Amino acid sequence: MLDRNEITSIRSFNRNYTKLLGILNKRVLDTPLSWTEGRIILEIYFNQDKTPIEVANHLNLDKSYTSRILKRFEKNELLYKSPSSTDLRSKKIHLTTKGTKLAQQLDERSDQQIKDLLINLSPQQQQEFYEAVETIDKLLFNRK
Amino acid sequence: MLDRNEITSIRSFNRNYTKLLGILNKRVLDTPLSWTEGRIILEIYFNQDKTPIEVANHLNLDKSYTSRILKRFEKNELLYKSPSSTDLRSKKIHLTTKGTKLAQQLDERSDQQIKDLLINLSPQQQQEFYEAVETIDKLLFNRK
DNA sequence: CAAAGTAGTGGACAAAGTCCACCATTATGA
DNA sequence: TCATAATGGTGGACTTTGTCCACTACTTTG
Repeated sequence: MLDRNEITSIRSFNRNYTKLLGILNKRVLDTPLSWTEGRIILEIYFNQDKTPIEVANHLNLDKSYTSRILKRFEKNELLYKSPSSTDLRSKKIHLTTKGTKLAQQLDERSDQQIKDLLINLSPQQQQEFYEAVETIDKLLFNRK
Repeated sequence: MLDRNEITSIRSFNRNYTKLLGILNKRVLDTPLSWTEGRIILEIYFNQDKTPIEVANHLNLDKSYTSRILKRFEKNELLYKSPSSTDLRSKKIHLTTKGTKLAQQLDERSDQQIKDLLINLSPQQQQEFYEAVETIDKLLFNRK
């Protein structure tokens, strides 16, 4: 078991990382999108043809909230909806060319953001960072 | 330099950890406090006699926002302010007994929260987690 | 086929935070 | 030393982000 000091260190790390993620996530990268809006665009980008409900569920968002954001995106011509062939209640979401471009931008800049974060570290340190991230990811979120 | 896949993994980790911290930080531990309110209470708890501005700066909060929260705390008798002896504009903040108790509760439960998070890991895994956290903390936030 | 459930939307509201203006006081520099 | 700028603290007005509820249209289930 971890002792009190170690727990304190973890809490300190969590505060630091909360702050960092807050900055990273905040106003996302010169785009006019908020963090959640960005997630939605990327979700659709990487997985065309999703329905609003699927998007909401996968990103853990309120369906009403999601609906409003999608509507805004539609108005801004980032996406359009087509009726589902099998369920008349449901719709499929597709990015427009404009939406796709924005998604790509967002994706690239998110990568760049990580690179910028690590820019002052040596290649060895970057590797060390990466491995530590993988360790935590595996331990807490049991990926692969 | 890290390659594209590694960057992608880091971004995935960041999303996961954002979500985790969101849950940890959200409704803080049976107390009636929000995350920010909790931070303010703990900030004062660990560092009595701070001024509102110092609290705001240290936690990166708007001073107006901070002022309002402090006022609420004062009304709820969690703290009181005394005039600074050297600067008539300024005030020092002190927790009341009630405020101190709440801070202690918060502190304990924050520790407990971390323990709960790691409860399913073996002692070795917990140690591994701790070391990974320390690694990242050192690399990104250069603590000692 | 009746009843229950689901996709999607909108209204009303709340929480959290930002931005601006202001007063009182303090610090600065010509 | 005095005008000017800067700072601590507060409040009003507003925005952003999100929650909760209710409702319609359709679909699924027993």
